[in-house]
Amino acid sequence: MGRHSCCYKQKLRKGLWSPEEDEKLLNYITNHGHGCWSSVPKLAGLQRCGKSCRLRWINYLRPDLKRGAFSQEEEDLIIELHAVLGNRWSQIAARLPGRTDNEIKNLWNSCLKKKLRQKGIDPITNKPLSDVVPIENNKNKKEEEEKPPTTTERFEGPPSDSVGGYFSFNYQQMMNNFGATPPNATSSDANFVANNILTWEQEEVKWCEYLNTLLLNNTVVQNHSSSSSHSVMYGGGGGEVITEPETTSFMRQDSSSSSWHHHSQQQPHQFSDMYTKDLQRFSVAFGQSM
DNA sequence: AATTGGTCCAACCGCGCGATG
DNA sequence: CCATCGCGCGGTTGGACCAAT
Repeated sequence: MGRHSCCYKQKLRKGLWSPEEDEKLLNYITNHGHGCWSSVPKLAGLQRCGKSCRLRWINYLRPDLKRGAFSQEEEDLIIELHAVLGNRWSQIAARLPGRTDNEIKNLWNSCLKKKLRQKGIDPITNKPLSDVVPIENNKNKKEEEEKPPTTTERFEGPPSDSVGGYFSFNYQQMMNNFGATPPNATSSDANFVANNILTWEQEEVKWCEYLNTLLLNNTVVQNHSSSSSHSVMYGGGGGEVITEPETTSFMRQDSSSSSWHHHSQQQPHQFSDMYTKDLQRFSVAFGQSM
């Protein structure tokens, strides 16, 4: 179950993609859309499995990809989103236009984890390292390190502690980044979460909708702001070079056959559902501790 | 110059889930 | 209801690159 039948076929190329392969795939999808991925390699004249083609397209060839180093703002946003979402890379990527889940995952594992540790923050729990029980002698250390935190774990700890509760700071930072304050927030201090959690429980549904709107707006703002400084160029190997403004590409809604459009349209709903679940657990966690 | 060790990233793998027959 | 297919996701790996020795 779940395994591609094409994976069993022989004579399929693996490993790094050549420029010629990229060009074939790019030309095919540009002209026809990907349709059914399993048929793409055959139709495009590639000795690859459909899965490999899909991955190459999503992670490298998509015209709306933003190439190059992550900005400080993007890194901050990833850290903040990871505090809320955990290792849901696709959900995080959905909030960062032009970035892939793979890219973000790699950045997190190679760079952001270290940065957080250097700042004295445990990247798993988002709490200060001093608060994390030493696990040197714990035989389950590896498990502990690698186990993604549950939402309640991420949210646990005294929310009113502006020093010890990284999340409370983090959340405030996130809301600042979103350019808005929550419905009932009257102050901007780090006690916001503790002061408002009961209200949140009462207005959970509305709050989820509100958050979703915020996030959507944030995405649009990011798209808009990035459009002035970025355009995506692809082609290569002497082939034609196509430039397309990112915003145009990302926001375009008229292509039913393009996966990234389809994906971007699906995300808000998924994100809302997921957020609803997280917030429910969030409320329960604080409800029990208060 | 050769070797070693660490880092980073592209790509692969395995699994879960929804759609379909 | 069940089996199969196709897609998407997160975890893992292999190898290129670079700095230190």
